[in-house]
Amino acid sequence: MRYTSGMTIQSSSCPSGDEKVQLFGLLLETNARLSRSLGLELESSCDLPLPWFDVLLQLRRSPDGLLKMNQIADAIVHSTGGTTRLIDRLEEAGFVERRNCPSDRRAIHVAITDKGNAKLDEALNVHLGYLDNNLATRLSSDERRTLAELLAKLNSPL
Amino acid sequence: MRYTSGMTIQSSSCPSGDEKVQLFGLLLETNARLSRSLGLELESSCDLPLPWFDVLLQLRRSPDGLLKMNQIADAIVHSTGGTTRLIDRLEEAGFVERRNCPSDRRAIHVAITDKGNAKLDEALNVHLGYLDNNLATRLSSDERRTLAELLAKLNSPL
DNA sequence: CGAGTATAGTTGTATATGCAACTACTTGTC
DNA sequence: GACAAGTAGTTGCATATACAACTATACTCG
Repeated sequence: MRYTSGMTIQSSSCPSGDEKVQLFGLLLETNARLSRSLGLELESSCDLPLPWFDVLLQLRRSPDGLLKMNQIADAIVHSTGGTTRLIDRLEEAGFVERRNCPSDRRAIHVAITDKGNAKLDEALNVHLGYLDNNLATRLSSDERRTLAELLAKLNSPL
Repeated sequence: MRYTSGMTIQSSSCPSGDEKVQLFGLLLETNARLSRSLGLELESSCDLPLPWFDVLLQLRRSPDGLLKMNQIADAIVHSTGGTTRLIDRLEEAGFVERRNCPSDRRAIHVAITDKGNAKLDEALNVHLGYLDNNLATRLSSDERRTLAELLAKLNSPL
């Protein structure tokens, strides 16, 4: 009563067990779990969706708290269309505002507002607590540094 | 814009520059870029969405190529509702099939079909090529092992 | 300068996903 | 054995996002 193609796994010839495939899967899974749990925590504690937090964080890190739409889209790894809508919502909520770019009339500057900064502070507090509970408990400071180096390599262009 | 170790932060007292916050951001960003590029490649080469690939891979890795709905939901980190719909689509495409679970009439067994196995083989081929281009070029075998260990720790319960 | 190409952002549309409510079954307790 | 509580999966609904087509502006090269 089993008509799966009798292929059983764990054989070394089966590429689903390939070391790189496993590593990649682990990366996706780890990330998915962490994003989800952080997202839930931010949403329940601060009423702030994770992508909103991400945008606000990118803005704060940028010089002048200001980025162009396409820079945001790239930084948060969304499509430009998706970013337009996301910024619409953030603007509607009063956390950011669009401004014309004086040097390029096609471009839009997105700036974080005072309200956005306040919300971000609140969320960062929650985030720091989250990291203490979930990151610092699992990885030592040395391990975290190593992980950061490896991820930076992995994320680097070619 | 990428996170790099030398990135300037607005103020040293600003927690957006906290080492853990940066690491976490790097993890999310790296993952988002990789998922997106792998997803595009799988979709264009094999016409297989990344979540479908993920399900098929989980099934192949499981004993008997068979998992219950909630095991799939957990493995791929989706909600159970989302998983129901995802499996609907996979079943419709003929890559998996639902079977009754003999020991628990609430549960559903999801089994990979021959067609699903064939598609997975095809996709794994693409995936292996992808990993050669994107993983092996950036991280040595040692580094990959280290990364896998760190991610496993990070992903571990408690 | 003007035509052609490239770039920034928005919008229409389709779809995938999450959440909460629901049904059906199982397990534990008295 | 029956009732309460827990668990597996599905469904209605809302929403976030991607993709592709589109508009408007900037750049380039004859």
